[in-house]
Amino acid sequence: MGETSIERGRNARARLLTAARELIGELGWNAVSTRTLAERAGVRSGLVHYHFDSLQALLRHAALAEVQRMLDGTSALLARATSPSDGIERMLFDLDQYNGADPASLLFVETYLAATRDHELRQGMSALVADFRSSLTEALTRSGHPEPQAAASIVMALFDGFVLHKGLDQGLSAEDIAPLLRRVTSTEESRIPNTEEDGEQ
Amino acid sequence: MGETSIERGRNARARLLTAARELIGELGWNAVSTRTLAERAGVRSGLVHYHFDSLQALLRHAALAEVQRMLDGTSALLARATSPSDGIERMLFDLDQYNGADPASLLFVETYLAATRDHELRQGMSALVADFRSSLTEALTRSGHPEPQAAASIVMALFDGFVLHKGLDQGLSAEDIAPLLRRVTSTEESRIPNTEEDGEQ
DNA sequence: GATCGCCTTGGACGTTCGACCAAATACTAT
DNA sequence: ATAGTATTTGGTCGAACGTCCAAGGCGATC
Repeated sequence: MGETSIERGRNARARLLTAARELIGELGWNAVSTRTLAERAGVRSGLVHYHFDSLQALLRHAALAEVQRMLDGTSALLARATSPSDGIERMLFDLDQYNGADPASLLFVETYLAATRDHELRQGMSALVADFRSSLTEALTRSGHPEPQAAASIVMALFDGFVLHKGLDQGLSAEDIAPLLRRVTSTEESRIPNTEEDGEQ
Repeated sequence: MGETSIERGRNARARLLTAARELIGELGWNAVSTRTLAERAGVRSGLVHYHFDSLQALLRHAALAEVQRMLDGTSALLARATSPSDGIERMLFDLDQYNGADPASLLFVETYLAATRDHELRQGMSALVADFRSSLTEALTRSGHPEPQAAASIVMALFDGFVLHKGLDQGLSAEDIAPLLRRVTSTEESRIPNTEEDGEQ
């Protein structure tokens, strides 16, 4: 019942999204055009505005879907872990899959930046990041971490910053940040006494 | 001796660089055009290619100068510190000056990304980052840190990642990552025994 | 006051951009 | 076959883009 035609449409739409996912990382968010997008997807440029309201809407959709895919994958990794330290090792192994210069890594950072200038994208990203933070916080809570919320924020910032630096210095390896990560996520409280005021936030 | 004319030239050039510094953060690296640049600087667009070889060359120059200014400022901060923990507190205070959405923060990340696609910019950024890493490593060595090199890499990644996240969640404060930072940069070795293989890299 | 050199102007060039649309095509249901 | 619906095409539109350049301005030097 009208499926072959619709299926072709779905297929073209999917190819456009795949092309966007690749090109955002390769060229940068603002350098992706309707024409390069169509060429990569193997369709004519007019199709872009048939399947999507605008070029920005296409990029938003593709970027959010890919970020969700990556974060969900890492969440699943954590859920599958047999112990806290096992979860850390899995995340470190996962982190080394991104070399900081591949389309996936760059798409992540590009989306962060684009979100600061696109209200709708910002809301979508905030929601995804908040979800992941919850997963991570929950995992840390389960393992009895004294400050799961703070530790989750730190781990996420460290991971993203690490990917950023890796794009510049390919020599970096996840093993470089491993010692610290194991310390942060450990359940033992080995706090250093503060030298100044404390408690604000 | 022919200075008024030359001074005017220097002034126009400086205003172009200032405009570039602002606009890279406001609009994004790829969205800065010769015409918006000239308008912000209060000159005509033809001047861009008199003072610079190309638009990219202008952006490169402006970005590298600003990144150097920021990193040198932080290096000076460290050098002025009276003790290791004092240095950390100074860096934390400095970090809270950037809210993650201001032109300075965004220029930093934009330059990271642009460097992955521009060979000359990449070399310049690598040099600046390496210099700063040296300053930080030296400071950590002076304070007797057992692993100054690894700690420096971690602190830098954490700082940059923190700025990235702050652009999305304005609620974050430098105090959120302070406990960890104090731990990492402390001279005490409170290592957690590794659960898996160790020693590589 | 003529000459020189640097700085600046204003406009032109070819290209590419996002968006839009009428016509053509492909498939389904009657 | 026919009508109806969804997808695709190919092209146009005005605007903005980077780059370039001949001409003009303007203070310093002779």
